[in-house]
Amino acid sequence: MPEKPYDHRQIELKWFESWQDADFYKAEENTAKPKFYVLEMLPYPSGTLHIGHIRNYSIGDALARYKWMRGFNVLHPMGWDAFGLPAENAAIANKRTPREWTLQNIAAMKKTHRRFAFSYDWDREVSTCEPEYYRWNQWFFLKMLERGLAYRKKALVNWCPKCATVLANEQVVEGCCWRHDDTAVEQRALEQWFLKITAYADELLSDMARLEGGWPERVLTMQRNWIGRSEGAEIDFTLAGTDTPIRVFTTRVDTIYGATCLILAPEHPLAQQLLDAEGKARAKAMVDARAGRDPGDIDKEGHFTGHYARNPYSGEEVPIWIANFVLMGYGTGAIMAVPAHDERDFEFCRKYAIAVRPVIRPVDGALAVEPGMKEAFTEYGVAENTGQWSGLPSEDARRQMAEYAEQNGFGKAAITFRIKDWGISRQRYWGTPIPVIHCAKCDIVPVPENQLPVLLPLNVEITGTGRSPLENVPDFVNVACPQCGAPARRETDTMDTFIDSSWYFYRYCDARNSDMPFDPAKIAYWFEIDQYIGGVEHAILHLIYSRFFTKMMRDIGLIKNNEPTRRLFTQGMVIAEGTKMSKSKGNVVGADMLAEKFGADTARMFVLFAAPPEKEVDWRVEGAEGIYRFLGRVYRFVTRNAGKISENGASDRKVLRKLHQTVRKITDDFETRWHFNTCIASIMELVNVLYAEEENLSGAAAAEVIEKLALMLAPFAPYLAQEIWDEAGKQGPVFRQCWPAFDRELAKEDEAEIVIQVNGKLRARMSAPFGTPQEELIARAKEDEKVKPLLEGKQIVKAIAVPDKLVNIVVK
RNA sequence: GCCCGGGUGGCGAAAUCGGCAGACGCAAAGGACUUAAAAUCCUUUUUCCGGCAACGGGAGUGCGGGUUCAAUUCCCGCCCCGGGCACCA
Repeated sequence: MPEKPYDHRQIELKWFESWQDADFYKAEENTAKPKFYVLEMLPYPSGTLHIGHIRNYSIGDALARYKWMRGFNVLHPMGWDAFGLPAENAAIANKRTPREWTLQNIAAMKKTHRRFAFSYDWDREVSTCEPEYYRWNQWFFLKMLERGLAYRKKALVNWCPKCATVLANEQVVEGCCWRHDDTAVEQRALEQWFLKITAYADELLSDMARLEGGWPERVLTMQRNWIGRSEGAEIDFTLAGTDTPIRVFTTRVDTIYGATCLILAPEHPLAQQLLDAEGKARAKAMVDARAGRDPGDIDKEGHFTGHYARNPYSGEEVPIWIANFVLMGYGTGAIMAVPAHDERDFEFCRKYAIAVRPVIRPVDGALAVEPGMKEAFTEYGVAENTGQWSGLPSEDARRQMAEYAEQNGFGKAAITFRIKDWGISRQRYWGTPIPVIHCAKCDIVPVPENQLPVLLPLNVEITGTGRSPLENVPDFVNVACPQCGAPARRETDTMDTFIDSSWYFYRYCDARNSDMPFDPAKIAYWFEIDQYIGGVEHAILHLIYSRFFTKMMRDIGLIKNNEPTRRLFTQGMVIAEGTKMSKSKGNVVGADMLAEKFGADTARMFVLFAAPPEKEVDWRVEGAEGIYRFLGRVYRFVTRNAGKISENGASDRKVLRKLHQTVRKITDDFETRWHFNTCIASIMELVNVLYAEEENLSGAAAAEVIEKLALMLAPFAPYLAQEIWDEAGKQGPVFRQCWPAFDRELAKEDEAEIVIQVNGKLRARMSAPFGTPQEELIARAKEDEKVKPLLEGKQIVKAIAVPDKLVNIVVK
C-alpha cells in the first residue's frame, strides 16, 4: 500500500461530520450491563475552553471510552455552571445582558467541545441558569426552610468591595476575596440567609472514613481541618459579685487552676456591658484592625475591663480582659487564659504582666518555677496544686473535671466545630432568586411550591453598586403576601452559585424532569458517582457543599446514598511555558487554537503524555510537535501496511510479543493507576519496533497489529483511531468495539535475562529458561567468562539467586 | 509554626512488590534521501578517567547516617521547592 501523509484537518473534519448526528454516547437505564458514572467538573462558561479544561476532559474521556469498551453502561455528562458574577461584569462592559452573554459563551464552548469529540451524552446537558434547573434550587431551599436548615439572621458578614457582595467564609482567602486577592474583605452587619451545614458537621467528618482510599488523602485532610472538630468543655465563670455566668470553651479544663485571667472577644456582648466609653473605643479599634489582615501578622493587644470573674473550681477571682486574638465566631467568644500551658496566653500575659501559674508538670520532671518560665508547657503531664485532682495524669483530670462541672451545674463536656453555617445571600442579579416574601404582618413567607420557579426577570439594569439590581424591578419586588394577601416585598437576594454545583450531577440522571428535581429510582441506579475528576482548588468549597447537599437530600427522602462520590481524582494544573496561565498575562493556551494547529487528537495526547495526570503539566509547543510526529508515524505505518500481502513472517513473533505486552500494560494501567503517560510511551515503543521490523512482518501479523493499535488508541485519540479502523477495512465506530484482549503466553519472553552481580555490582548477563532453579543459576553464573576472573583467589561468602531475574555473588 | 506532596540527565519524565537507574518524548549533534530546503528515516546523547577504536574502569537518583547480599525504593536526621492550614482556646 502507498503511504499517506497524516493530515489531521482532513481526518478530523471527515469523522466530525460523520459523527454529527450519531448518538453513540447515550446512557440508558434499562440494560443488563454494569453501570459506570464518570464525571468531570462542569465549567463556568467564560467563553473559551483552554488547555486546562482539555486536560480535565481528556482524562475523563479516556476513562469513559475505556469503560464503554469494557462493556459498561457509561454515564458521561456535561453541563454549565452558568450563573455568576463575570456575566454581570461583562454586561456592564459590553452593554449585553448577562443571559445573552452567557448563552453565547455556552454555544461557543460547546462547539469546541464537539470539535474535541468528548464522549458526552449531550441529551443530558444541564445549564444552571435556566429556570428548569434553578427552580429546583428554590425547591430545595423551601425544603430546608421547612426543616429549619435554612434560616435568616443578622450577621457580620464578609463583604468584598470589588464584587460588591457578601462572601461565604470559604470564599475568604487570607483575609481577601477569593477572586480578588488584592482586596481586603470588610465586615458588615446584614440580614442574611444561611444554610445549616453545621447540623451535619459530625457526619461530614465521620463519613470521611468511607471516602478513605477513594479520595486523595490531602483533600480529606483539608476537609477535616475545615470542619475542625475539637473536644473540650464549656465552663461557666461568674462575674464577680453577681450570678452572671461567663461561659468559656476550653480543650484543657485540667489547666483551669492555672487560669490567671479571663478574656472576651472585643465583640462579646458582655464586653459591651462591662466596658466604659474608652474601652468600647478600644474594642472597636481592635475589630476594625483585624478585618482583612493575616491573623499571624497582628500583635496581641488587650484591655482590662476593670471587672473580675470567679473561677468555679478554685473560687479565685481573676481579671477580665478583652483581647484582639480572641474570636467571637469560635467557641463561646470567651476564653480562660492559662499562660503557663498555652503559647498564646503566655505571650499575652507576659506582655501585660499578668501572673503565670504552672499547674501541670512533665511526667518525668518537676513543676516549672515562676517567675522564670521561658515558654508555655503545652503537653499533657501530671496535675499539681489542682485541688482534689492533684497528682492525676492531666488527661484523666481533664475528663473527670468536665464531669464534675456537669454534676455541679456550671459546665459540661462540649464539642466545638470550626465550620460555620453557609451564608448564601448575595446582593447580585445573575443567580437564583431566594423564594421568600417579606410581609409586614406575616413576616417571612415562603413562596408556595406551586408558584415555583420564581423567575429571574430579564432586562434588568446592572449597576454594580452593591444593592441587588432586583430591588429596582417593581414587578419583581411588589407582590401580594401568599398568606394574607396584603402588599408585600419579594426577597431580592440571590443564592450563592455554589448551590447550583452542589447537586447538578444528580440532575444529569434525569435532566428533563419537570415534576421533580429527578426521579429517585434513576438516582438509585446511577449513584454513587464512580469517578469524579476535577481540580484540587475545589477541595473544600464545592466538594464539602456537595456532600452536605447529598445528606440533606437523603434526609428529605429523595435519595438513599450517603455520599455523592465514591472516588475522586484531582488532576494537576496546566502551566504555559513555565508560568501560570492567566488572562492578564495573555498566555492562555486556547483549545480552538490547539484543534486548528495540531488537531484534537494531538492536544489530548499531549496533556496525557507530558506527565502523570495528578502532576502539573507544562505546555510546550515542541512537546505537542513530538506527539504530532508520533501520530503521523502511526498513520504512515498503517497506510503502508493495511491490506499487506506477505508470507514473510520472520519478525512476527517479536512484533506480536511486543503488541501483547503493550495491551497488557495499558489494560493494567486503566484498571489501577491511570499513568497514561507511560501508556502512550508503551505505544510509542511498539511503533518503534514496528518500524524496525516492518520488512519481515507477515500480512496476517500486520493486520492484527493495526486492528489492536486502533483499539488501543481509541481512548486517547478517537479521530485517528477511527481513521485507522477504517483503513483496516473495519466497520462501525472503533470506540464501540471490545477492548482488545492479550495473550499471556504470547506476551512472555522466550527466556529470562539474568543479571549477574558480584558484590552487588553488575558484571554480566545470561539468559536462562523461566523457572531455572536457583542453584543452577548460581552454578552457571560462577562459570561465566566475565565473572570467573573476579572470583579467582577470593572466598565466596554467599550467593543469592532471584528466580528469572538476578544472581548476586558475594566474595571476600 | 503545623500537616501533606515532591527533589532522578540540558528539559518533561520512567523504574507498579527492595533486584539492570535514566524507558518514552523534547532539545542537541551527526548521517541518509533531496538540485536545495522542509518533511521523513537511521545513529549518538548521565558524567568522569584510559583508549585511534571495539572496549574497559570509576562515580551517580537533594545532603549525612543506618538496615540489607542488594536502596531512586525501607528507617533516622537535615537542606531545598510546591501546596494546604494557621491566634480555632
